[in-house]
Amino acid sequence: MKEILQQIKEVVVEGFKACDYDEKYGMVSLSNRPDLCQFQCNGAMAAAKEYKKAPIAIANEVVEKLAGNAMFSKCEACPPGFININLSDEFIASFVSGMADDTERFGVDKVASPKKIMIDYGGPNVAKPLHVGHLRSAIIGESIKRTARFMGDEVIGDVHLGDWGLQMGLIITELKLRKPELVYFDENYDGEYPTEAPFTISELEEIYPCASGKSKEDEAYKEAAMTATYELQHGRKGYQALLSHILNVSVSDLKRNYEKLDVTFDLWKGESDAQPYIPDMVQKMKDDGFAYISEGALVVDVKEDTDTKEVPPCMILKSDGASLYNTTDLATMVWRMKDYNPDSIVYVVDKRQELYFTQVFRCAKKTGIVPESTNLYFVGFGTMNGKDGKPFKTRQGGVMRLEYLLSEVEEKMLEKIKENGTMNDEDADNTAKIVGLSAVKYGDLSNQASKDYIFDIDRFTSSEGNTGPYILYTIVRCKSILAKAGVSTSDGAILPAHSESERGLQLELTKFMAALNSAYEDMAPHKICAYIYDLANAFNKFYHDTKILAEEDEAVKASYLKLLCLTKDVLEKAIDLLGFKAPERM
RNA sequence: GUAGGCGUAGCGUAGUUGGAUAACGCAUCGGACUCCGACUCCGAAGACCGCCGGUUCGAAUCCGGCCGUCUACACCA
Repeated sequence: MKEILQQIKEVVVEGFKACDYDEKYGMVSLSNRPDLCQFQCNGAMAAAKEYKKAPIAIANEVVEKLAGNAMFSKCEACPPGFININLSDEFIASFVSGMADDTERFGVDKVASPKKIMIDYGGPNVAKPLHVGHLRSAIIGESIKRTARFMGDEVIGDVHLGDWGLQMGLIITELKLRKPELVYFDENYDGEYPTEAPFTISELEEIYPCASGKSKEDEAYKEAAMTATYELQHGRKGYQALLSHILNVSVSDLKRNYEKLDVTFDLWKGESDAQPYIPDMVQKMKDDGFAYISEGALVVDVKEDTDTKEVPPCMILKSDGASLYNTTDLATMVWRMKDYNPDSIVYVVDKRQELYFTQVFRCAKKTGIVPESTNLYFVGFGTMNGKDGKPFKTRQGGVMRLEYLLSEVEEKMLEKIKENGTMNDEDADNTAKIVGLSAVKYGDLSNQASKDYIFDIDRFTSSEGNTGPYILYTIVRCKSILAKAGVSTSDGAILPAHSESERGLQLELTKFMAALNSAYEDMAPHKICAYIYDLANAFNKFYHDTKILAEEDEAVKASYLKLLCLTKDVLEKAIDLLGFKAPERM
């Protein structure tokens, strides 16, 4: 369906053209004075300059041409030159009916030319548990992915595991110390390696910090780890077998944790997958004359004339010839282009890495790893802070594991359910999980991604105010009424509004596609949150002063139910795009 | 030091392609309803939109300067 704002604009543009004014002045926007009108056009004031006329005179002329259009119930000029517009109830109702009849997309068209997008979010390290630092990337990335997919793009999510580098050498070294008898350490061993991993996930999680700690104090230990890393990376069989055990054990644990967050990836590639592409890539950069030695390291200049700040060169190889993060990220682009050839690659990463990604992006474009036609986007997000405004920590001051954070929130929700409800324990548990996740995700996504925000568990889990539970509560309320009415979907049309609050609700529903489009274009999930909060409010006003089930006129009641159904469906679609769902009951 | 982000009621946040009276929530106070599920609704109070200046019919929004704060600034990822 054509967006409602677009439809209005087309009519208003005709008005401007009919008076011989440029059509660019026919821009229509949502009213910022809802008490005066629903939509407004400010073009007359802008046009006043060009045509050297009083703005109000222009507005009056245009309004005269628009008079009598069945789409409007009001269209008037207001000093100094606003054109205020209200839609007729019939038009709104027919538009909303059209949305309701499209039970899959609610009138939202797919984009005209779908793109292939790779989105890189997650970035967990193997052998290390997910912590709160991984939360935002996962939540924001998942929502951007779902939204783009709904809009018709082909989206490939890649977790981009941190599975390369010294950390693996550390684990191997520590393991060798503890279990030197394992065949993996026997260089003369020539047979098959066991399929069973010689450790569990919890052992692994304990081994890494232990090894990391030792390496900081013990030079020899660190040396051993670096040697192990080197040997691993240069094909030592036993170590590679260990690496795949570490990967298997760790990845299945990571999957379990991401599942709790309702976050799924299409690809579980890691830094190690990029390594084979490095030698050729580096050689080509040298051959093409982009890479040169500076202070011993191999670098590519990425300065541009328009820079207002110093942009250091992008380092490709360290002075000892070893590769580094940049190298891996660039090589990752190599296989992404080779295997998938996406139209754009989106990185959902902590905003502190912005300069680093500027360097990498420029280097990729300059050296031709990524063609001009492929867009590279950096979606930087801010820090999640505690109530004190400083980065979120446990009470002990350490980094909080994601699992613990989630269960703390779930517990909080469970308390509330037990206080009020008559649910059995199992249902209560499940509901607490669902509602708890909504609290965490909505709390995060309702802020602009690029800003820091304060994680306030009491506020996020409250069912009042702009929170996930409030949205869910509204959905559950809709479901409950529909269940009592014994309908899930209803035929017939939505009638023109019978009250101020119903008009408000219908009007709010018409804004769905505009909200989605703008969230999609800006990769800004918080715009979806803002929209559904407004929608939930509009619904609750309607709910408060309308007796739906007691309505005696059957046609009106059917219309109410259909409106209710649409509201519920739109809300559920929206939260699905945000990455959570509603329970049947709360 | 250089560059960038941020600064909006007590608190947490929208709004930043310039538009009418700066929006919302929490907390506070006062009502309505207590009926379709932890509620919902209506209202009050609360803001020199960090400060100063500029651009214009009009600035939270654009420009310049200052203050505060966070962050980044080549061999860590």
